[in-house]
Amino acid sequence: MAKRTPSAQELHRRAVATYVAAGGEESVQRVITAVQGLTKKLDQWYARQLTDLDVSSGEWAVVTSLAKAGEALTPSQLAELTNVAPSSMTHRLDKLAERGLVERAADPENRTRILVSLTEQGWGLFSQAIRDSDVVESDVLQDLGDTERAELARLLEVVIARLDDIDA
Amino acid sequence: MAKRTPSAQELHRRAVATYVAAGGEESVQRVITAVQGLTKKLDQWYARQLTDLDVSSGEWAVVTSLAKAGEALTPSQLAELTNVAPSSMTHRLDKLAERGLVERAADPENRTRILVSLTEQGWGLFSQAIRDSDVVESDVLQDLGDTERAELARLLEVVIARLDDIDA
DNA sequence: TGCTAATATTTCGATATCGAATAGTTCGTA
DNA sequence: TACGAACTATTCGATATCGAAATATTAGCA
Repeated sequence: MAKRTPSAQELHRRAVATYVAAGGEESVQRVITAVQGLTKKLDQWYARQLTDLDVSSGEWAVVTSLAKAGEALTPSQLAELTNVAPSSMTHRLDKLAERGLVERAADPENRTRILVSLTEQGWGLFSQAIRDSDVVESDVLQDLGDTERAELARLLEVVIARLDDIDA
Repeated sequence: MAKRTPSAQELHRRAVATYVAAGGEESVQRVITAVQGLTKKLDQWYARQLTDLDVSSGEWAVVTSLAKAGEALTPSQLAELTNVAPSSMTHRLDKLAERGLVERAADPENRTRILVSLTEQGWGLFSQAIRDSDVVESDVLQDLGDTERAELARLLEVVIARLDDIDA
């Protein structure tokens, strides 16, 4: 390539400038853009790790959703949580079930529903991937001390707490 | 549904607990999980706004990448920036060009390359969408004062600056 | 120069995703 | 109870994406 890929920092700086020029507020764009840039980079790393485990990022989203929920979920709930059309979940679950990572069971209380849960093997995959990714995530935050990390977490959690009140 | 959808705050709390239980470090997971939860929610809102403009999120990613770059980019660069396979970019650009949002031109310096740029109409779409989304983004940060926003931005930018040094 | 490796885009077949339509079940209420 | 509306998962046809192969050009180097 004629010009080498710009650094993440440079990309961030340019993005903020572009959004501000387009009419966005700077104090807002600095935060939102940074959050998105960080997520994009993390996603690229996760994608590589998941390739090693032979799991697509969509399949991984299903596994983590079930792990985080701590209980069985319906295909519709999983579709909502993973930002995918309900009809797409059918095939995804077929593949995951075929590999023995999740299992489907009839909901005894409502015969239109199906309850999906992680198998023991599914939990194993989850734990493995989390341990792998925690290494990278720790590296990402290495420049922040304990106090700064806590402050960053606190500020983000204030924002999170507001999310449900916004209609959009 | 039997149980209503949990709040974003509750989802965050559970996610952190799950990751910590699986072997992640709490100070790391509080930050990373919050960042990802915020992005997911923002993505859901953007998806709705983009539907109104009849643009897919993948197409939008191409438009913003070109806007932020401030110069023409090759299909490969766009594929890298938007986390998609290079071969997929061909069809995306076909559709965007057909709609008059981008245009392809031969690179005079290298005949294997193609330079993609935003048309005037593409810029118009970009500005419109940014103005729309800035409204939502401002709402998201409404609970943070000017000082807190600046501190949040600063901490995130420290993290961003580190990204390129990590091999992963 | 001439040759090999690397780069860049596109084509191609297989797979994943989408939106609409379908079939079955449950809920609200007259 | 009976009936229509709402919900749930799936199927289906169209489209988007992927990875590998094909094509073309450039870069490195003997």
